[in-house]
Amino acid sequence: MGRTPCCEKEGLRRGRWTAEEDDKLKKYIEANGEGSWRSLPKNAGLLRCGKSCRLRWINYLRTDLKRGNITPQEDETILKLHTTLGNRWSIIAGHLPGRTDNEIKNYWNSHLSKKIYSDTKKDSPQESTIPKRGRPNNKQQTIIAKKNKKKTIPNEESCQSNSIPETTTNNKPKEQEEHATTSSSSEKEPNRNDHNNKKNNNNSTTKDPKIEEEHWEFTTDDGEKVENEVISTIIESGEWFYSSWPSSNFNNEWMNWDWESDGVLGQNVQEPSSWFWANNNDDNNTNGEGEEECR
DNA sequence: AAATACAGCAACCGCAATCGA
DNA sequence: GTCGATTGCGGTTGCTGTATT
Repeated sequence: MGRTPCCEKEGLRRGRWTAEEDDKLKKYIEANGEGSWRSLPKNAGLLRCGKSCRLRWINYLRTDLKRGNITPQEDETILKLHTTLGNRWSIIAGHLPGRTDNEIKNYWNSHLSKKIYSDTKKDSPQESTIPKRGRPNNKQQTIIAKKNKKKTIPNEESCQSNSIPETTTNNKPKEQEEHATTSSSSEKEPNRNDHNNKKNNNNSTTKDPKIEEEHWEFTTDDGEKVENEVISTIIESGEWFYSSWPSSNFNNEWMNWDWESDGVLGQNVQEPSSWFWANNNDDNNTNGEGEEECR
Protein backbone atom coordinates (compact mmCIF):
# COMPACT_ATOMS: atom_id res chain seq x y z
CA MET A 1 0.00 0.00 0.00
CA GLY A 2 1.62 3.23 1.09
CA ARG A 3 1.23 6.56 -0.54
CA THR A 4 0.89 6.98 -4.23
CA PRO A 5 4.00 8.45 -5.71
CA CYS A 6 3.64 12.05 -6.79
CA CYS A 7 4.37 11.00 -10.31
CA GLU A 8 5.08 7.89 -12.25
CA LYS A 9 8.71 7.12 -11.86
CA GLU A 10 9.19 4.70 -14.67
CA GLY A 11 10.72 6.26 -17.73
CA LEU A 12 11.27 9.59 -16.07
CA ARG A 13 14.63 11.26 -16.03
CA ARG A 14 16.30 12.17 -12.76
CA GLY A 15 19.38 14.07 -11.76
CA ARG A 16 20.86 17.11 -13.36
CA TRP A 17 18.91 19.03 -15.93
CA THR A 18 20.34 19.46 -19.40
CA ALA A 19 20.34 22.75 -21.27
CA GLU A 20 17.83 21.27 -23.67
CA GLU A 21 15.42 20.40 -20.88
CA ASP A 22 15.84 23.84 -19.36
CA ASP A 23 15.04 25.38 -22.69
CA LYS A 24 11.88 23.33 -23.13
CA LEU A 25 10.65 24.14 -19.66
CA LYS A 26 11.42 27.81 -19.95
CA LYS A 27 9.72 28.16 -23.30
CA TYR A 28 6.67 26.26 -22.14
CA ILE A 29 6.21 28.36 -19.01
CA GLU A 30 6.82 31.59 -20.88
CA ALA A 31 4.09 30.59 -23.31
CA ASN A 32 1.63 29.03 -20.88
CA GLY A 33 2.44 30.37 -17.49
CA GLU A 34 3.25 28.61 -14.24
CA GLY A 35 1.07 26.04 -12.58
CA SER A 36 -0.49 22.68 -13.42
CA TRP A 37 2.83 21.13 -12.62
CA ARG A 38 1.48 17.62 -12.83
CA SER A 39 0.46 17.93 -16.42
CA LEU A 40 3.23 20.31 -17.42
CA PRO A 41 5.96 17.77 -18.18
CA LYS A 42 3.77 15.89 -20.63
CA ASN A 43 2.59 19.06 -22.34
CA ALA A 44 6.09 20.47 -22.50
CA GLY A 45 7.54 17.23 -23.81
CA LEU A 46 9.69 16.62 -20.77
CA LEU A 47 10.42 13.26 -19.22
CA ARG A 48 10.43 14.73 -15.75
CA CYS A 49 8.23 14.67 -12.70
CA GLY A 50 6.08 17.78 -12.24
CA LYS A 51 7.68 18.45 -8.91
CA SER A 52 11.08 18.38 -10.49
CA CYS A 53 9.94 20.88 -13.13
CA ARG A 54 8.55 23.20 -10.50
CA LEU A 55 11.75 23.10 -8.51
CA ARG A 56 13.89 23.72 -11.54
CA TRP A 57 11.79 26.68 -12.59
CA ILE A 58 11.57 28.25 -9.15
CA ASN A 59 15.20 27.81 -8.25
CA TYR A 60 17.02 28.35 -11.53
CA LEU A 61 15.00 29.37 -14.53
CA ARG A 62 12.82 32.20 -13.30
CA THR A 63 13.83 35.47 -14.86
CA ASP A 64 13.70 37.48 -11.66
CA LEU A 65 16.40 35.47 -9.97
CA LYS A 66 19.52 37.17 -8.78
CA ARG A 67 22.61 35.18 -9.57
CA GLY A 68 25.96 35.46 -7.94
CA ASN A 69 27.32 35.41 -4.45
CA ILE A 70 25.38 36.43 -1.40
CA THR A 71 26.38 39.98 -0.51
CA PRO A 72 27.46 40.98 3.00
CA GLN A 73 24.16 42.85 3.38
CA GLU A 74 22.21 39.76 2.41
CA ASP A 75 24.39 37.72 4.73
CA GLU A 76 23.49 39.99 7.61
CA THR A 77 19.81 39.94 6.75
CA ILE A 78 19.80 36.15 6.70
CA LEU A 79 21.50 36.00 10.07
CA LYS A 80 19.06 38.42 11.64
CA LEU A 81 15.99 36.80 10.20
CA HIS A 82 17.19 33.34 11.10
CA THR A 83 17.53 34.45 14.70
CA THR A 84 13.85 35.30 14.83
CA LEU A 85 12.39 32.87 12.34
CA GLY A 86 14.58 29.78 12.53
CA ASN A 87 14.71 27.57 9.46
CA ARG A 88 11.77 29.16 7.73
CA TRP A 89 13.66 29.55 4.53
CA SER A 90 10.81 30.62 2.32
CA ILE A 91 9.97 33.50 4.64
CA ILE A 92 13.59 34.54 4.84
CA ALA A 93 13.82 34.33 1.06
CA GLY A 94 10.82 36.61 0.86
CA HIS A 95 12.95 39.34 2.39
CA LEU A 96 15.71 38.86 -0.17
CA PRO A 97 14.49 39.68 -3.66
CA GLY A 98 15.81 37.33 -6.29
CA ARG A 99 16.96 34.71 -3.82
CA THR A 100 15.31 31.35 -3.36
CA ASP A 101 14.65 29.40 -0.21
CA ASN A 102 16.85 26.59 -1.47
CA GLU A 103 19.70 28.97 -2.11
CA ILE A 104 19.45 30.51 1.32
CA LYS A 105 19.14 27.14 2.98
CA ASN A 106 22.26 25.91 1.22
CA TYR A 107 24.10 29.09 2.05
CA TRP A 108 23.12 28.75 5.67
CA ASN A 109 24.16 25.14 5.90
CA SER A 110 27.47 25.60 4.17
CA HIS A 111 28.51 29.04 5.42
CA LEU A 112 26.54 30.72 8.14
CA SER A 113 25.95 27.81 10.47
CA LYS A 114 29.69 27.24 10.58
CA LYS A 115 30.32 30.91 11.06
CA ILE A 116 27.98 31.04 14.02
CA TYR A 117 29.50 27.91 15.46
CA SER A 118 33.00 29.32 15.28
CA ASP A 119 31.90 32.70 16.70
CA THR A 120 30.22 31.06 19.66
CA LYS A 121 33.22 28.91 20.27
CA LYS A 122 35.45 31.92 20.17
CA ASP A 123 33.30 33.75 22.71
CA SER A 124 33.26 30.91 25.22
CA PRO A 125 35.85 28.39 24.19
CA GLN A 126 35.25 26.02 27.06
CA GLU A 127 31.53 25.95 26.90
CA SER A 128 28.95 24.25 24.81
CA THR A 129 27.76 26.14 21.79
CA ILE A 130 24.20 25.50 22.83
CA PRO A 131 22.90 28.66 24.46
CA LYS A 132 22.64 28.19 28.19
CA ARG A 133 19.43 28.98 29.92
CA GLY A 134 19.06 30.17 33.45
CA ARG A 135 18.87 33.25 35.55
CA PRO A 136 20.85 36.28 34.52
CA ASN A 137 24.37 36.44 35.79
CA ASN A 138 26.02 39.49 37.25
CA LYS A 139 26.81 40.80 33.79
CA GLN A 140 23.18 41.56 33.16
CA GLN A 141 22.05 45.01 32.35
CA THR A 142 19.10 46.69 33.90
CA ILE A 143 17.38 48.97 31.49
CA ILE A 144 14.16 50.79 31.22
CA ALA A 145 12.61 50.38 27.84
CA LYS A 146 9.70 52.02 26.22
CA LYS A 147 8.26 50.30 23.23
CA ASN A 148 6.68 52.59 20.72
CA LYS A 149 3.64 51.69 18.74
CA LYS A 150 4.36 48.74 16.56
CA LYS A 151 4.03 48.84 12.86
CA THR A 152 3.20 45.54 11.34
CA ILE A 153 5.21 44.63 8.31
CA PRO A 154 2.95 43.21 5.69
CA ASN A 155 4.35 39.77 5.17
CA GLU A 156 3.28 37.15 2.76
CA GLU A 157 4.12 34.43 5.25
CA SER A 158 0.95 35.23 7.12
CA CYS A 159 -0.89 33.90 4.15
CA GLN A 160 1.31 30.92 3.71
CA SER A 161 1.22 27.56 5.23
CA ASN A 162 3.90 27.91 7.78
CA SER A 163 3.56 26.04 10.96
CA ILE A 164 4.25 27.70 14.24
CA PRO A 165 5.47 26.21 17.47
CA GLU A 166 3.31 23.34 18.55
CA THR A 167 1.30 23.54 21.70
CA THR A 168 1.31 20.98 24.43
CA THR A 169 -1.75 19.55 26.06
CA ASN A 170 -2.07 22.36 28.58
CA ASN A 171 -1.81 24.75 25.72
CA LYS A 172 1.58 25.95 26.83
CA PRO A 173 3.81 25.99 23.83
CA LYS A 174 6.70 23.64 23.57
CA GLU A 175 10.08 25.24 23.63
CA GLN A 176 11.08 26.78 20.37
CA GLU A 177 13.33 24.51 18.43
CA GLU A 178 16.78 25.40 19.58
CA HIS A 179 18.48 25.66 16.27
CA ALA A 180 15.80 24.10 14.19
CA THR A 181 17.82 21.67 12.23
CA THR A 182 16.63 18.16 12.76
CA SER A 183 13.36 16.43 12.24
CA SER A 184 13.19 12.82 13.08
CA SER A 185 10.82 10.88 10.95
CA SER A 186 10.74 8.17 13.57
CA GLU A 187 8.90 10.33 16.08
CA LYS A 188 6.28 11.77 13.87
CA GLU A 189 3.37 13.65 15.30
CA PRO A 190 -0.01 12.64 14.05
CA ASN A 191 -0.54 13.85 10.53
CA ARG A 192 -2.09 17.27 10.80
CA ASN A 193 -3.67 16.81 7.41
CA ASP A 194 -6.44 15.27 9.34
CA HIS A 195 -9.20 14.48 7.05
CA ASN A 196 -6.38 12.14 6.66
CA ASN A 197 -6.33 12.70 10.40
CA LYS A 198 -9.14 15.10 11.35
CA LYS A 199 -8.11 18.28 9.69
CA ASN A 200 -6.56 20.88 12.01
CA ASN A 201 -6.25 20.22 15.70
CA ASN A 202 -8.79 22.69 16.88
CA ASN A 203 -7.81 22.64 20.52
CA SER A 204 -5.04 24.90 19.37
CA THR A 205 -5.93 28.48 18.72
CA THR A 206 -2.62 29.40 17.22
CA LYS A 207 -2.49 32.15 14.66
CA ASP A 208 -0.08 32.85 11.89
CA PRO A 209 3.01 34.76 12.98
CA LYS A 210 3.27 38.48 12.50
CA ILE A 211 6.55 40.10 11.71
CA GLU A 212 6.70 43.44 13.37
CA GLU A 213 9.13 46.26 13.36
CA GLU A 214 9.45 47.82 16.76
CA HIS A 215 11.15 50.96 17.86
CA TRP A 216 12.53 50.80 21.38
CA GLU A 217 14.12 53.43 23.53
CA PHE A 218 16.21 52.31 26.43
CA THR A 219 17.78 54.06 29.35
CA THR A 220 20.55 51.99 30.88
CA ASP A 221 21.72 52.06 34.49
CA ASP A 222 24.39 54.47 33.39
CA GLY A 223 21.76 56.86 32.15
CA GLU A 224 22.68 56.22 28.55
CA LYS A 225 19.82 56.45 26.11
CA VAL A 226 19.71 53.87 23.39
CA GLU A 227 17.34 53.67 20.48
CA ASN A 228 16.86 50.51 18.56
CA GLU A 229 14.83 49.17 15.71
CA VAL A 230 14.19 45.46 15.93
CA ILE A 231 12.30 42.98 13.87
CA SER A 232 10.33 40.72 16.14
CA THR A 233 8.17 37.72 15.50
CA ILE A 234 4.86 37.68 17.31
CA ILE A 235 2.96 34.45 17.59
CA GLU A 236 -0.19 34.00 19.58
CA SER A 237 -1.28 30.58 20.75
CA GLY A 238 -4.36 30.56 22.93
CA GLU A 239 -3.56 32.68 25.93
CA TRP A 240 0.13 32.28 25.20
CA PHE A 241 2.09 34.89 23.43
CA TYR A 242 5.44 34.37 21.81
CA SER A 243 7.91 37.04 20.93
CA SER A 244 11.45 36.91 19.70
CA TRP A 245 14.02 39.16 18.13
CA PRO A 246 17.65 39.12 17.18
CA SER A 247 19.87 39.00 20.23
CA SER A 248 22.44 41.05 18.39
CA ASN A 249 20.18 44.05 18.91
CA PHE A 250 20.96 43.85 22.61
CA ASN A 251 24.63 42.99 22.55
CA ASN A 252 23.85 39.40 23.48
CA GLU A 253 23.49 40.29 27.12
CA TRP A 254 20.97 39.55 29.81
CA MET A 255 18.57 42.32 30.58
CA ASN A 256 15.89 43.33 33.02
CA TRP A 257 13.50 45.90 31.82
CA ASP A 258 10.25 47.60 32.52
CA TRP A 259 8.15 48.26 29.51
CA GLU A 260 5.21 50.24 28.41
CA SER A 261 3.18 49.49 25.36
CA ASP A 262 -0.09 51.14 24.50
CA GLY A 263 -0.54 52.23 28.08
CA VAL A 264 0.14 48.78 29.54
CA LEU A 265 3.07 48.46 31.92
CA GLY A 266 5.15 45.34 32.43
CA GLN A 267 8.46 43.89 33.48
CA ASN A 268 10.72 41.42 31.78
CA VAL A 269 13.83 39.40 32.38
CA GLN A 270 15.28 38.44 29.06
CA GLU A 271 18.07 36.08 28.29
CA PRO A 272 20.39 36.54 25.32
CA SER A 273 18.71 33.98 23.15
CA SER A 274 16.00 36.58 22.86
CA TRP A 275 12.69 34.90 22.83
CA PHE A 276 9.99 34.35 25.35
CA TRP A 277 6.57 32.97 25.88
CA ALA A 278 4.24 34.97 28.02
CA ASN A 279 0.77 34.27 29.28
CA ASN A 280 -1.71 37.05 28.70
CA ASN A 281 -4.05 35.89 31.45
CA ASP A 282 -1.64 35.04 34.18
CA ASP A 283 0.24 37.31 36.55
CA ASN A 284 3.06 34.83 36.93
CA ASN A 285 4.10 34.46 33.39
CA THR A 286 6.98 32.30 32.41
CA ASN A 287 8.78 31.65 29.23
CA GLY A 288 9.49 28.18 27.95
CA GLU A 289 12.04 27.65 30.66
CA GLY A 290 10.20 29.33 33.46
CA GLU A 291 12.53 32.29 33.41
CA GLU A 292 10.20 34.97 32.24
CA GLU A 293 8.31 37.43 34.33
CA CYS A 294 6.03 39.97 32.86
CA ARG A 295 2.74 41.66 33.56
C1' DA B 1 49.90 11.67 -10.63
C1' DA B 2 46.69 9.16 -7.93
C1' DA B 3 43.93 8.67 -3.92
C1' DT B 4 41.33 10.64 -0.47
C1' DA B 5 38.82 14.19 2.01
C1' DC B 6 36.04 18.00 1.99
C1' DA B 7 32.84 21.74 0.57
C1' DG B 8 29.22 23.49 -2.10
C1' DC B 9 25.06 23.00 -4.18
C1' DA B 10 21.40 20.90 -7.23
C1' DA B 11 17.94 17.82 -6.78
C1' DC B 12 15.01 14.54 -4.40
C1' DC B 13 11.79 13.02 -0.83
C1' DG B 14 8.12 13.10 2.39
C1' DC B 15 5.02 15.73 4.95
C1' DA B 16 1.70 19.38 5.59
C1' DA B 17 -1.26 23.00 3.80
C1' DT B 18 -4.42 24.39 0.48
C1' DC B 19 -7.63 23.89 -3.23
C1' DG B 20 -11.70 22.49 -5.28
C1' DA B 21 -15.28 19.13 -6.50
C1' DG C 1 -17.99 19.00 5.87
C1' DT C 2 -15.32 15.48 3.45
C1' DC C 3 -11.77 13.85 0.69
C1' DG C 4 -8.60 13.34 -3.23
C1' DA C 5 -5.43 16.14 -5.89
C1' DT C 6 -2.12 19.58 -6.06
C1' DT C 7 1.27 22.69 -4.36
C1' DG C 8 4.75 24.36 -1.19
C1' DC C 9 8.20 23.74 2.29
C1' DG C 10 12.14 22.08 4.68
C1' DG C 11 15.31 18.21 5.58
C1' DT C 12 18.38 15.27 3.40
C1' DT C 13 21.07 13.02 -0.15
C1' DG C 14 24.48 12.50 -3.32
C1' DC C 15 27.07 14.38 -7.26
C1' DT C 16 30.83 17.37 -8.72
C1' DG C 17 34.73 20.19 -8.32
C1' DT C 18 38.63 21.49 -5.47
C1' DA C 19 42.09 20.94 -1.92
C1' DT C 20 45.14 18.12 0.53
C1' DT C 21 48.04 14.18 1.32
